[in-house]
Amino acid sequence: MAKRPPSLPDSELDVLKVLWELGQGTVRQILETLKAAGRLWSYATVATLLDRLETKGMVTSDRRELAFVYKPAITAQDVKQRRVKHLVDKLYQGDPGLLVLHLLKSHPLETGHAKEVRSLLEQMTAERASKKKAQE
Amino acid sequence: MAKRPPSLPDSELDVLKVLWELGQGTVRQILETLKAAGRLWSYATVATLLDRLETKGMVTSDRRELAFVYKPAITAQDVKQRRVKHLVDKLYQGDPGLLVLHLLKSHPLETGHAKEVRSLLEQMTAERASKKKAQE
DNA sequence: ACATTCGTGAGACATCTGTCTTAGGATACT
DNA sequence: AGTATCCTAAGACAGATGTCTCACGAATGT
Repeated sequence: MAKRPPSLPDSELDVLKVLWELGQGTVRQILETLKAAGRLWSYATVATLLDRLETKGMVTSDRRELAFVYKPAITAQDVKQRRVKHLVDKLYQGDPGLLVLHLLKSHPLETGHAKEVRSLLEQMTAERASKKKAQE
Repeated sequence: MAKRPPSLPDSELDVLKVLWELGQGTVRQILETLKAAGRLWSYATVATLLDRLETKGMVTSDRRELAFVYKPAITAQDVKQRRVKHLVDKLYQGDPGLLVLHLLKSHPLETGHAKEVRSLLEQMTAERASKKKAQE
């Protein structure tokens, strides 16, 4: 079995992102939001993209009103997960650690993030320690 | 002005990766390497991919021998840079720090990497401090 | 010299992406 | 009622991607 996960091209992702942001929306609302963000597409383009997304099961539509109301059917988390995994598999031997290192080397962290990273590290070390202890 | 960088689809990237690994290679050598890695393409497919890569200036070919010898014309670093930037722009508001956080939260680091990360962090803090001092 | 093998060149072709046009029904405006 | 407006349906269409077939010259084996 193992059906390959449906693809999610960048243009469709742009539409999906608006839906995540708004929670839901009609073609026109999405179109306007995108326009405000500098993405100037025709109404039909947005409609097509939504249609394709729905076919893939990534959004659902409520068709009771004249203008259909679309809602996201997958989360941003899911998409991030997928995209990151793909990148890591393709260019970092499947090892997320290598990507982390690459990122830290080329972009210094803001202070806030640095602090957060530090605490995550501590947490990891703690867990590792307790796991080891549990095994004895 | 502002020519968009040529695209680099996944299939072409697979070929390029072999070239980075081998340093250079003929169609057949690349084909064999890919086959060993489970990528079973026809000879023609690999040739086409190399051709497309050359058109985009991402590989060069030495045509003196019967079988052309191809070499990469861009580095893995470049490609990683591009792909990571795209991902960060698309899904992390252009802030690499957010991606780092995502990665650390979903995948604990191996011990070796953790150590390295810690030292990178220290280094960053040090630099920040010296910069601040310099400004006074 | 002849068949076999290996290589490139040219291009086919289905599918996916990005984008839009047009037709015709429903709604709203006057 | 007549017209302007908004919506979906249907599909067009060029360019990108993934993959391969075929033709034909060069090298090799016998």
